Amino acid sequence: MRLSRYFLPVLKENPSEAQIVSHRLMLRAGMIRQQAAGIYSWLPLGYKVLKRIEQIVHEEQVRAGHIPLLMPTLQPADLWRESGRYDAYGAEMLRIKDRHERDMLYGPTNEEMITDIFRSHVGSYKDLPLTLYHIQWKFRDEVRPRFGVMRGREFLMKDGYNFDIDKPSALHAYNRHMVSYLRTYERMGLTAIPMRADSGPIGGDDTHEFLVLAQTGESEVFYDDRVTQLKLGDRQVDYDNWDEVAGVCKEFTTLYARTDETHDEAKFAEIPEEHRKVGRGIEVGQIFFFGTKYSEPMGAVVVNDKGERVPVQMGSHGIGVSRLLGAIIEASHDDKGIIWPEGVTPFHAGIVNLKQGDGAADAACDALYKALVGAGLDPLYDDRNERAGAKFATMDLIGLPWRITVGPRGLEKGVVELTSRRTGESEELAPEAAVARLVEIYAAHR
RNA sequence: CGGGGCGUGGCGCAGUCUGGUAGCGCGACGGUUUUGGGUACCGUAGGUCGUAGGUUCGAAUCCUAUCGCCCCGACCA
Repeated sequence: MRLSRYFLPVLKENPSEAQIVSHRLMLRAGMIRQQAAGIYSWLPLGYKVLKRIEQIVHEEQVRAGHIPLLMPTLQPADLWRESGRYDAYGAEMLRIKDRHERDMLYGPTNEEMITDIFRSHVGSYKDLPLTLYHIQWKFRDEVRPRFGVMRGREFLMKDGYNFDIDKPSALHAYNRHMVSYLRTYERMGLTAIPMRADSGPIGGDDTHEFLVLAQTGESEVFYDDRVTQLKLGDRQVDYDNWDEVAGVCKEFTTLYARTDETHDEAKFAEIPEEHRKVGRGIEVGQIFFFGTKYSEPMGAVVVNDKGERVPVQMGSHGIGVSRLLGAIIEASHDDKGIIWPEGVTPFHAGIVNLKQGDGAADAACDALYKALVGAGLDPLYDDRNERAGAKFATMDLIGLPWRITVGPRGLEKGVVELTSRRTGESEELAPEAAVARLVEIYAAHR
């Protein structure tokens, strides 16, 4: 994309409504525009990152054997009356009447609807196990939305639901989700720690939240800091191997890590002092096992291999897709702007032409741009007729992890400059070599 | 929902106390200049001062109502 043809309304000054860094930077980088409290338009740059994050979530869900579908945002109230949550949910649920005076609601989550789909089409243990998920907009009418997309009223969420014939199988589904979530967050450049959590209004016996450590987190967290060193890395986990999956979960959940809701001071005190940490975290996902909480009242029954009718065992699993943008920025920025991890960056690299209108510089940038596109990368070429400083400031603000600087001075020596946004380190190299380096870097993030 | 604050060009703000018909910086646009970290200068456009009602010769300014947004708390992905 050429910046002169793009829509990137960056702001030089901080909008007064934004208090925390991710909100400020998203507004300044022209990623979002607030339309009402907790409701945002996603401008091109923000939309691009949102889509990249969504894509990673999809890929990792499919890899774990989960099946995508799409349920509507508006739901009939009757389904929620069946589960008893229509009255239980409270004012956070946005209730609407259609023209026939029927009670509708903008879904805050989809347990009832997925259970309805399941019960009308699945009746036998032979169809299990089954995990269905979707990525859809939700609405929770928060009393006080804040922190930009981190605590919006409308938000994009991946929610998945597993259906299993018995508890051991359902617990494997729980574990499988945990591993797939760990992979998902790692690909986004995040360290998200699974922490035992309270079940909240969704209900259930077993639940973990995934928290990204950040000063601005909404939850206080207590942990052994060795958990932050745990990585899945290149490990290929066989999602059908119950023991292997359970083993990974054990590895990631054995060290103490809890939110204030489940904090146990005695156990915390057993951690060696140099590893005992208290901090704050942003919740970016949660997994629940809840057994027959919905299947029983809603009659989601399957016949098992003995011919008995039993309520199906369920769990639900969520990733806050839109809030992840905020969480990533909170975890990855400096005083100049955002620093996107390679896995989610809106553009792979920025090209800065230091002297727009200079024949050699223009030609070199054009060639570089074509070469990057030809190599399957997605560059942003700042071809505006601006001073170098303005171009650098824009690039730093929007946080592309790599920048190629092209100017007459370097071109005389046959080199361009490749700069890491994260470290600020630059190296001079031939344009073809810069392309090759970027190809290599991004090959590691596929 | 309790407490606090704010609504004035795209963004940040002054003007409100002490009514006299709207201003500054940034940005945008046009030009000159400049060109390796938000260049300098000149010029132009853009605002029924959140909305409605009231007081007044006259309201951004005073009064009433209302809407919206932000912050702290309680709540939450």
